[in-house]
Amino acid sequence: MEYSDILQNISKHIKLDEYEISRFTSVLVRKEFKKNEIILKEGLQCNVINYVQQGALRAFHVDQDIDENIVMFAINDWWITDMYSFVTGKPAIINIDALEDTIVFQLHRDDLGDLYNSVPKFERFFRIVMQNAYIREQLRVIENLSMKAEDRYNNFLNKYPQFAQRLPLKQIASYLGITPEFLSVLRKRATKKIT
Amino acid sequence: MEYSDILQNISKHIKLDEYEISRFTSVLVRKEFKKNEIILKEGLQCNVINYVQQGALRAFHVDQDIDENIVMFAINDWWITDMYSFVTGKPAIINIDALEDTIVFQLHRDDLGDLYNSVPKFERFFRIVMQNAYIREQLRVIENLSMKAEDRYNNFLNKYPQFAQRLPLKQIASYLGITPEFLSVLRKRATKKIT
DNA sequence: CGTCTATTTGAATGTACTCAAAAGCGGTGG
DNA sequence: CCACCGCTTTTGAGTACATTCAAATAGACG
Repeated sequence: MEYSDILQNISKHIKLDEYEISRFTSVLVRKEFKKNEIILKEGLQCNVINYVQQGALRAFHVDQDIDENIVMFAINDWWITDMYSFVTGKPAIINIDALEDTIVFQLHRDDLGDLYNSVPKFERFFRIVMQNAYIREQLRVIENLSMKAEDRYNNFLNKYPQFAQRLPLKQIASYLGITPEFLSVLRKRATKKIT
Repeated sequence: MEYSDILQNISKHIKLDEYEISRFTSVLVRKEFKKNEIILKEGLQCNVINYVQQGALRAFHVDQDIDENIVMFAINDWWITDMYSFVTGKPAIINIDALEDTIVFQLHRDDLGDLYNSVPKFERFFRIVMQNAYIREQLRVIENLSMKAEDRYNNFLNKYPQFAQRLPLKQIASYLGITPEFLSVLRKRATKKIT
């Protein structure tokens, strides 16, 4: 059954009985997006959390100079949303679109609110999800502050090999906060060092 | 009573009855630190979450070049810990020390675990704390990627005026990921623009 | 007052960006 | 199956942002 991945994801942190499972899956909304399709547009309200069943999404922010800065990638078995907008109800500050054809399960803000009350275990689950997200972002801040672009790139390759294989150089550069031209230079240097 | 600040902090998100309050306060450990005293040392296990009752703390990471990179500040009414170490039990990757004489209330990992089970509302409370921390760090990543040092500095002044007044330039530079020399230059430019 | 640290200033340098142009690659239609 | 189009990646020259190092000045604290 198609819910098995998301249920397994949840079972890493909490145990649900049959009733709780049905309650949870009943509020999930399955959606398909084609490559390049937009899931969330900056300025609109973000009312869902997305669980990626299959495919690849990216969240990015557009600055004044029209540069795109990638906030995060999300492939199979990742959760992604504009947490700021989702939590506050204010306009989204990031865009989310599909890097590949993608299937997601969406959890609506209101449904999640109900879920917290009817199945409090979900408070624990999302506490842990948030905890991990916080830790991840804090590490990224430290890396951005303390490492040069070349080291950040190598670190990225080690940390997310599954992304590195799958994503075009341009996207990785944007995630690292450097230009594609410069990443191309770094990559060339790296091959020289190996040979 | 000295617990009034921390209880008010908690009451922003959950309502506790008398029994739950006493249960909570009974596990708090009050500690005082002198200016420059070390609260957490990199490499050691971090077993507590700190609520700052009074004073100012800083969390920083030391890179290979012995540069200090400030991860966060925490003044009155802030929570601070090495969440990575606290959650995983692995050695801390950051240091925490006191920028001023400081009073904190510490919540031990085991006590928090018990609290989650005996008073599940705390799952909600810390879910929200983690959510906010995640959002904050994600915004910081975006800012670090998309803004020049000068804009990051102005942004910092707007966002945390209470820090800006209280903290030496050197510390702010470290938080922004630039050298104190360069921040000094930026500041000089700013005064010229105003006059 | 003296000592220690923080801040300022300036010159030389390094890291990463901009702009422009060429080369590579994938998909589409004839 | 090939030719063309659009997008990604590479390459290089010139430039901007930020660092390093060194030295002078200013502040804080005992």
